[in-house]
Amino acid sequence: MATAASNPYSILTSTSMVHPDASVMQQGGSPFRNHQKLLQSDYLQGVQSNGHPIGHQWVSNLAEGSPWSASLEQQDVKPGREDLQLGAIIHHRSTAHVAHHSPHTNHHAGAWGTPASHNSSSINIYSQTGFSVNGMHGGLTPPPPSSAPTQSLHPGLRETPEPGDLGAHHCHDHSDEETPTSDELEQFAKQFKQRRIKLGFTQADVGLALGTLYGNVFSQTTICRFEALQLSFKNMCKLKPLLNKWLEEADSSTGSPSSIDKIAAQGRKRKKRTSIEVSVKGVLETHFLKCPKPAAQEISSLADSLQLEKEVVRVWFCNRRQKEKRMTPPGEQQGHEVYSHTVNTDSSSCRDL
DNA sequence: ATGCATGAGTT
DNA sequence: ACTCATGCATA
Repeated sequence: MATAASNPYSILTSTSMVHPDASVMQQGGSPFRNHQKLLQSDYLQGVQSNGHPIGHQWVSNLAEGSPWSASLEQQDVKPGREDLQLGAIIHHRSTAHVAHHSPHTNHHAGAWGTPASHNSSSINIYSQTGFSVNGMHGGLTPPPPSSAPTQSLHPGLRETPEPGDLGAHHCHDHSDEETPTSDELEQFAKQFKQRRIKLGFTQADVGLALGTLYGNVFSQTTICRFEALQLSFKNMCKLKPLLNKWLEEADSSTGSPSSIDKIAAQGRKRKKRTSIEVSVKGVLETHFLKCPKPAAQEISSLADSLQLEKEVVRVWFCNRRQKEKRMTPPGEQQGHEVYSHTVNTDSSSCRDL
């Protein structure tokens, strides 16, 4: 574990950014063949606006060592530098209206459908983070596109297991993105990737462009996951309209020098990524199959026996669970089939170890 | 392309 | 303490 705790983040008003032009290799062939038409009824939780929560720093310990000491918490530090974050303006142009209604018929019961019944009723997207008010975006900022009438509002999907529901009531406002089906998303993602590559953009470029164009910046990771359908259904639905717009923009203006501005990166101290050994992962995996939702105490003992911090184990389980909920379930990555899906949805039956 | 991490919002 | 959306750092 080469824990080189080095985080050279400059929080200063550096308008420049580190563009880790990681060579994003985009292989041109990603057969999305699988798809579990999932639809989680418990969607719609809180669509958080993607703002970059700024203002939190990890205690910087120059030396390595786990800042996560299981028995101590440190949280002083904080060099004299206050957060000199730019005034964050939050535009709220959210039109909170929900249109729940599930136009598609692809629910699938079974695997990881997790039929829960929650529902909420407010979607609020599009609110963005800080832009320097005083700092006019140097003119790169594309004119606030009024071209788009009413931003697409993705209806929060919600399972409406109502049998006799025929188009009787349709209090939908009007034309706008309907909730796409899994197939459509798959289709779109595929097409998106292809176009993107053809136009010569990297995933990172797109993520950045979305920021300068619509105020929502995304990372290469997110774009990548979108293309690979590794996001939750809901998440996919949310991103689609945005990426769709970018696509239109992109290929309509072939050759226009789109310079990308960058809003300073916030300084954020992250805990060094701990790499779990494969053998250990195996153990965790085994436990997960037995009980995807271990109680706090089980986590403790497990962590203890594995020589890992409890927090690490807890997070591992969280991430593992999330993975299970993606559109592209773990295991069946485009390549080979997998037939061992023992998704234990039962979380109340795992106690005693 | 992914693994571990963070944080807001829920439960 | 969990879920979800996201992303830094890394393989």
